[in-house]
Amino acid sequence: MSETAQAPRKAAYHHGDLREALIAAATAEVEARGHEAVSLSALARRLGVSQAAPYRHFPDRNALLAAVATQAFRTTGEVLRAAVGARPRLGPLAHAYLAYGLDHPGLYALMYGSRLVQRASADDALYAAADANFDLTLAAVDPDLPDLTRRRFALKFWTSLHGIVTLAEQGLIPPKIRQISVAELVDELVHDTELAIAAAKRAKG
Amino acid sequence: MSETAQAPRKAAYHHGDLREALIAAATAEVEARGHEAVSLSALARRLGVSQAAPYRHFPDRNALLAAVATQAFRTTGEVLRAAVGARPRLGPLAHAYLAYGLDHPGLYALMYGSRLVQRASADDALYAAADANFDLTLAAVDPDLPDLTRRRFALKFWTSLHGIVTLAEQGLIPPKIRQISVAELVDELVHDTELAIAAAKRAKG
DNA sequence: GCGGCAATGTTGTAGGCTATTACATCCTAC
DNA sequence: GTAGGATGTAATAGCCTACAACATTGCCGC
Repeated sequence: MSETAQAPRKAAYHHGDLREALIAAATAEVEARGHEAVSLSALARRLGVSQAAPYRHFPDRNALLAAVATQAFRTTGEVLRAAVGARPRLGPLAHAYLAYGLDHPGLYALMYGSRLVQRASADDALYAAADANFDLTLAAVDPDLPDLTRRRFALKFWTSLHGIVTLAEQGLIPPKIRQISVAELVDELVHDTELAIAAAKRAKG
Repeated sequence: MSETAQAPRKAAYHHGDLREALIAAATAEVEARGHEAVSLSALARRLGVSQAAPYRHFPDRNALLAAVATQAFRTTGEVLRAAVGARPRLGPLAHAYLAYGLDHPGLYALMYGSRLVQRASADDALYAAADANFDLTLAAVDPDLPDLTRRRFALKFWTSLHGIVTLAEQGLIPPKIRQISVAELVDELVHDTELAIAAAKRAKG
């Protein structure tokens, strides 16, 4: 009993598992047209249930989007972990992050662009899922550094990477400089960060 | 005649200048509740005109938001120029940028978070206004550097700064590291960038 | 095995929003 | 001083969220 993970076959009432179906359909819509385009009515129609049915599983539209975001944060973590293996390094992590972000602009915008996380004081799962991924970056920074220094480097690295991803996604890397590819930009970020870390180690270590 | 700037008294038809009034009211709403909350109906009510009136001045809701964003890009530019003076340096520019972003989260999200700019292939004014502000960052990077190197530094600097602003705004700087203030983070970014520029100058100059 | 409860789903509806169409009014140019 | 374009209104279609009242169905205790 209680087979830890793998709890999908929760029950098969009228629909089957409307809750999960809604999350899946909403995720698809977010990827295809962005989170602003998600409509509970349209999802209900597509799934062959009445327009009120979704409200049996989510108190409102934002709650469904929060569930989509929570899952997206977890998926992102899994993808990154798979890409960097047991002993993460900044380069592979950064390029995997960039690739994932550019491949999933809708989900990325939902996670970091909508103010869902900010508003979801109630939703611990969402917040935890969002926070957990920072540990990956942390793991990719030299563990010999003093703890605070290490966190500082990880934070600087992640915020910069995030800036690159969001601006690239929106086509806002200024035209005058498009000759520099986004991947190249990430390479430089990795290089600069590694240099700075090496310098910090020499100074303190 | 044609008193260059200061062209508000365009005409006083029925309302007075509904177009500008709409932009102003929409800007206020964006600042107060975010661009998702802007409703043409509500704005019309607040301004005492019929719900159809706004459509005489903007083809649709997005067009109004684009006008708000265009103006916001210009205002941002003015604020930054005023803060850094004739000969901009990275530090003051970065802190002014951070302060403006944190003070105007709604407008910042409209400018860089909504996909308005991306979609507005037609709206040259919006695109130009968005692009123009990059020149400020460029001006703050040592002009002795080769042109491409200079642009590269400016771009790296700006994307990083943007990442810090957006994540800070959403409360997404991970809790485990909140002890590091956002301003301090910007200081480090400035410092690192200046060091890297100095190194580049030694190597090439 | 069965009765009742809780979970799930439906119908109907109130109210808000975008956007369009047909009509009204008003300024401006000629 | 009048024609026409610019601006505003009324009415409406169609979509959406969210709620309430009612219907169905699976499960749990007995």
